[in-house]
Amino acid sequence: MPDPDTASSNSTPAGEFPAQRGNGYRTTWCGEVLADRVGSEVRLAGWVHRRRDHGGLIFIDLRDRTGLVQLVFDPDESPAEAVELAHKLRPEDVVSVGGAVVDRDAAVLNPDLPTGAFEVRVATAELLSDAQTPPFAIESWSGEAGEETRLKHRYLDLRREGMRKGIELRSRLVSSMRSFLDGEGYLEIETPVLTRSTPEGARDFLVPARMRQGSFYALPQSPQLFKQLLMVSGFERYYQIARCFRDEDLRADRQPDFTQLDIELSFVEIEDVLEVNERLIAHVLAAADIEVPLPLPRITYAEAMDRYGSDKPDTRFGLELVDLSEVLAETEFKVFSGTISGGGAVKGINAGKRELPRKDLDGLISEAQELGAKGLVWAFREGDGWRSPTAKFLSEAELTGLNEALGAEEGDLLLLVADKSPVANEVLGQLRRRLAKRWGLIPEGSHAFCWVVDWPMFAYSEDEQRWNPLHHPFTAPAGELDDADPGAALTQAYDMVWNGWEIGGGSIRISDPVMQERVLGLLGIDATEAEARFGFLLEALRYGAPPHGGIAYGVDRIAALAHGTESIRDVIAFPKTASGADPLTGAPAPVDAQQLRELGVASLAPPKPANAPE
RNA sequence: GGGGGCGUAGCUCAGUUGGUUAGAGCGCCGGCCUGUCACGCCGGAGGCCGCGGGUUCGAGUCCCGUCGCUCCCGCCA
Repeated sequence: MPDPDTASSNSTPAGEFPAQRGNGYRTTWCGEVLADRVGSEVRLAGWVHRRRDHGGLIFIDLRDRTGLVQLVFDPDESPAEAVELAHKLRPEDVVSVGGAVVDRDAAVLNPDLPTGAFEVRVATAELLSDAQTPPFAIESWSGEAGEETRLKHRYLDLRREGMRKGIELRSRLVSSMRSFLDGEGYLEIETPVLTRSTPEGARDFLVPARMRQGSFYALPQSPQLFKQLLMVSGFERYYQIARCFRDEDLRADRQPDFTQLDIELSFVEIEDVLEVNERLIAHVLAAADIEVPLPLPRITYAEAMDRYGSDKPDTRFGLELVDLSEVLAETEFKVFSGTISGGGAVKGINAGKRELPRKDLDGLISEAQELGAKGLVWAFREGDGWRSPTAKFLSEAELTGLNEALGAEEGDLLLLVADKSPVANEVLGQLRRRLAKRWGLIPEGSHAFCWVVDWPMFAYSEDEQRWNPLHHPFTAPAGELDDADPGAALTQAYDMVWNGWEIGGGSIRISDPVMQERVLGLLGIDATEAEARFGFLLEALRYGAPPHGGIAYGVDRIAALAHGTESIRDVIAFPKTASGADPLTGAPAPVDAQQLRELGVASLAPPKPANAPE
C-alpha cells in the first residue's frame, strides 16, 4: 500500500474531501452524489456547467471542484419558481440547489461521469451569482482558446478540468515533498526575498531601496548562499519551497519567477545526497502514480554529450550518437578526413528503417545547417553499401565499417555530421530529439530518469576569453584541482534528468574557505572582488563549516512533467507570457512619478506609452 | 538581440493568381421541444480582417514598418 498522503490518484475521489459543515449553501459535494446518497436529501452549490432544456424537463450539469452531477428540474415535481429559474440559467451562473438523490433509469446512465448513475431531483434552487457569458467555453471540445485570452481571464481558464487537475496535482506533489522531508528530519526555513545579488549567473531583478537611495535589493535567483549559511549555523538538514527570480528571456520551461524545492544537508558525501534524493523523487512522484525505479541510472557528463549530444539526455528512446572517427580516420573523403585530422569528429545516428522522399532528406540537411552544422550526410543501407550521394566517396571497407559501427540493417536511414565534437554532438543531439518526436519513437506514458554526474568544473568561454563555472562557483571539485589545467577539473555536481528535462541540480559545496578563494581566483574573481560580493560567505566558512551539499528542483517542471504537459505555464496558476507580461493584471506597468521620486529613481525617463506618435 | 509560425465574428478557424455584399463550426439572442448528457429543430444578431503607411482602378490577400502571441537560438539551472 502506498503512503496515505500519496494514495490519492489523479481522479481525486470526492470521498476524500473533508466534509464541509452543512450550511445554507451546501451539504454535499457534487462528486459525492454516489450510491450511498441515494434516497437522501442534499444541498449542492457550484457553477452551471451545461444546460439541456427540453422545454419541459430541464437538465443541468452542476460543477464544483469535485466534479459534475446532473440536476433534474421536472415541471411535474419541482416548484414552478425552480423550473423558471432553470430556464434562465446559463453556463457559469452560480447556484445552490436542494433535492433528493435518486438512481437513474438503466436506459439513461452516463458512463463518462463518476456520478453518471445518479441525479438530483431539484426541489429548491437559488441563484447566487449571475454570470456574464465567458469569453471562451470552460469545456472546449473544438479547439482551445489562445494562450493570451486564457491568461487574461485566467480565473476562468482555471475552471477547466485539465487546469484544475494540474493545480491539484501540483499541490499533492508539494505536499508529498514536505511530508517526505519532514519525516527525514529536515527543517523548512524561509530565506529573504529582498536580498543581495547572488552570483548565479543570470540577470537579477532589482528593487530600489527607498531608505538607502542609489542602492538596490536583488530578488534571489536561488537561496544558494543562505542555505549554505544555514549549514554553517548547524541546522544540518534544510529545505524550502522557494520562489526564485531570473530576469532572462522566457521559454516553455522557464518563467521569470519560478518555484524551487531547495535542499541542503551537512556531513554528507555525494552518495548520501544522491541516495536521499532518489527516495525523495520516488516518494513525490508516487503522488502522481508515476513509478520511479531505483537506483537511478547514472551517466557521466562526457558520456551524455558523447552518446546523446545533450547534458540532459532523453533516455526514453534510442537513436544514440555513434563516433565514427576511427572508421573514417584514413578515408580519402576530405570532408571527413579533414575534420578528423583537424581535431573534430564524424558522428552518426541510425534513424532506423525509414522511407523518406528527397524533399524530406533535403529538409534534414537544412535543419542540421540551421543548428550549426556545415552539412549533413544521409544514407540508406543497401546490401553491403549505401544508397547515398556520399557513397561514391567512400571505400567498400569504410562503408562496411560504418554500417557495422551504426548497427545498420537493410533500409536503415543513417545521418552523419562531421564537425568539431561539440558541434557534431549538439546538432545530432537536437536532431535526435526532434526526429524521435516527429516519428513518434517515444513510447506513450513512458518515463526515464537518470543522474548526470562528473560535470566539468569550468567551461571556457571563447567570447569572454575566460573560464566560467558550469554550475555555480561554490561547487566542490572532485579530487585534486590543477590550477594549470582548469578544463580537466571535474566536480561533485549532479543533475537529475527526467525525460530530457533537467528537473534538479546540485553539488557538494566547497566548505573550505581557502579552496573557495582558489576557485574564485580561477574564475577571475580576485580577493577584493570576492570579499565585496560574497565576503559574508567566505567569512562564514572560516567559522567552522561542515562539509555540506544539496540540490534544487524545479517544482514547476516536475509538476508539468507529472501532469503530462510541455509547458510549465499549465501548472502555474498565474504565469507570464513569453515577453514576461501578465495579461490579467497588466504587469509590468508604469508607476507614478511620485513613487519614483521616493525611491530616488525619478531621473528615469517615464516610458513612452505604446503606439505613442513620434 | 536573432530566426520560424501566427494575428479575420465572443472562441476555434477557412478565405483561390488582388476583383462584387468576408464565410463555417461552436458560443450568444429569440422561438419550439418532458430523459437529455457536446440534447435536437427553426430563426436572428454579431467584423477596425492587430495597428500605421505604401503599391493599385481595386488590398483580408502584395510591399514596408510596427505591436502582440507562440516555439526555438543566444541568454538562462
